[in-house]
Amino acid sequence: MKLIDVAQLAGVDISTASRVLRGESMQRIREETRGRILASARQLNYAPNELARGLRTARSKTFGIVVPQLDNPVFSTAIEGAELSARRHGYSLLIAHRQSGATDSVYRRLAHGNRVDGLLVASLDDQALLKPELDATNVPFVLLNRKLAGAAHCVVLDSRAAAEIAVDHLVSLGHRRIAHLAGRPGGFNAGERLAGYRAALRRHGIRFDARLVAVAGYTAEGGAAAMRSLLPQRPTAVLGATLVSAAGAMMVLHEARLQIPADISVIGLHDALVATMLYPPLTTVRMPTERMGELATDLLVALTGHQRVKAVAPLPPDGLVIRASTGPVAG
Amino acid sequence: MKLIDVAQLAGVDISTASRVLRGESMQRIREETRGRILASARQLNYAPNELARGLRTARSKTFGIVVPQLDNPVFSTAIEGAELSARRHGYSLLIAHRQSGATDSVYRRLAHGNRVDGLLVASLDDQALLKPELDATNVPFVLLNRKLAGAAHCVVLDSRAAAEIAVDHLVSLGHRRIAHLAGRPGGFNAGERLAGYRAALRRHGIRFDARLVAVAGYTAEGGAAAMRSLLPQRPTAVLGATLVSAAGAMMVLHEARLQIPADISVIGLHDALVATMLYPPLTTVRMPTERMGELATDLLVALTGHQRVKAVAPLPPDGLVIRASTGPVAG
DNA sequence: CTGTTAGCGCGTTCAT
DNA sequence: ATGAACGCGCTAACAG
Repeated sequence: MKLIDVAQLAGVDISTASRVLRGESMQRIREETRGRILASARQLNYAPNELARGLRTARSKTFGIVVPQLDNPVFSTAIEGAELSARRHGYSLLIAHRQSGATDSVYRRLAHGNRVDGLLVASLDDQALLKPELDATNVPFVLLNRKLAGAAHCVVLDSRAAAEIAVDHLVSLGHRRIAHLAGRPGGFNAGERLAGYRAALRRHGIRFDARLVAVAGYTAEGGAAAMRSLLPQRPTAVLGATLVSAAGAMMVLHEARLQIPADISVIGLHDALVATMLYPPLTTVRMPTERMGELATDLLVALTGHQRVKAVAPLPPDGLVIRASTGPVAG
Repeated sequence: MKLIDVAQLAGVDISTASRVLRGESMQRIREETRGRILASARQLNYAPNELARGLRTARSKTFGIVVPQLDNPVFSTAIEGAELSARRHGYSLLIAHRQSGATDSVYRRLAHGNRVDGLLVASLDDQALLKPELDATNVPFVLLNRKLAGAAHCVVLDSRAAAEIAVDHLVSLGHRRIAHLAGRPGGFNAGERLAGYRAALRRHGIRFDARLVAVAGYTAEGGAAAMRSLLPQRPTAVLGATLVSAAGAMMVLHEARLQIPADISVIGLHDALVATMLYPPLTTVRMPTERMGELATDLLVALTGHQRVKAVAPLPPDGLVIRASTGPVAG
């Protein structure tokens, strides 16, 4: 069913039908005709051809979203948020995950041919490479949880605050020898988390001890190795930069026959289903990842409309989710 | 840059340019003009406007994919596979996740307005409701890991075989009192897994004992509760229908101070990152979920081209991933 | 308040 | 082997 069918059934011109169906210039159409057109449209189960509309208006009403991996709760919930906002604004979401070793850029492929009006980008890549690639697409873009030098718009989580909340919680339980499983050195979020850890320690009058920090990266094995290297320092609590590193640490603690949390407390950043699957269930700091996707999309809509947009501040954590992996310090 | 720009630069008509750029009727264009057009296109960095092309050909070259949840490795890897195949066939992927309580159907929203040429559907909903909803979209569709009565095309994993492989492994380790944490009764996959469990027992001459089966559903709490109810039966091994139920069971075993696998072995179906995060790392049967997404998309491409397609057989498991949660029976 | 008209960029006859 | 012309379905000037 197309516009002309609706128009014929209602006995009007297709331009009139177009106007009322778009809900534009409400005042300039007689209420009676308006009702007739709406009724015809409903009767015929009319839906505008989005391709024709897009061709005419030069706006596809779809955004592309690029994520490095799908099986990561941070990205998957961000996508859910993005989809929510997109739907609210009448946009669809084209998805792509970054394949390593692609000859042409994902961004190029997605943005070419007027398929998308904008791009949501969550990349783990080197930022230096990213900027020119994205600029080449000629569509506005918003970065998810990454900072990018230049005028790029970003929506980021306040990882620093999250680390502080985690340390505060541990300190409130009496811990003072708190180890940190850090992320990739030089990474934006890893740096923020380390900074938050240090800031919180300082605030509580605890001296920073570099021997209590080990790089764990983003795998369970990395977390395990880091934890093993930290054991001789006898920390009473551990802050994992991610859930995987915290989980890896817990394996080592179990192997060492240490009781969690009786002998040592564990806390991780970000909350996800897997936190409830660990033994004991992991205390975490929940982050508004879905809201991040939502806000990024709102921002992109504004950019697409050439509105003036203000930078959005880092999103504060949703708060502590206390489970069984943290408890009072022994002694 | 549009077709007319390329044509002008090459000094030919736009129809000629269109022909060579689509790579159609190779024989009927002089090699020299052909080269000129290709060169011009490259020089201008030309990409066809997909909206115009779609309008003209009445095919958007995009598929919609609907999943109930994104933060589930089964679906997220299926999406990755689907994207792979889609890209290979020149298609894009529009994503939607099922929101509960939506007024209009996701399928309708996605399929309306010629936005997609077909639908990939992974639904947890009642199958009875699903069929008419999907038929109303008037686009071909393929179901992911679900059977649907009627002529619908489905790509499913062989869950029954997976359960058999798991039981075979446990039996080979000497286990005979094998408990099963089952899925939702009546569910397609839950039924298959239970059937595989029973078939394998029978094959090994082990009598089926209904007291060793408990419904765990699809949460860690459910798995924990089921395991707790099973403990009095003193199983030496447990087969979880999913990773979450296996994880829930492991929590209960830890609380009961049982050693895994010394006192009791645990195995789960499906493999994912989380299996490596548990303590001890979980032995699983790996399933080809990515391949499932790929095949489903291949099938959809064929359907879109009105090709005759044959039903695809259930996808056999990728095999056993032996980790530390299974071991020889005590004794 | 409503109808007429002219494209958006492309693919596709039909001519030549 | 190539060009001219039409229309996919819709929106947006401009008329009236």
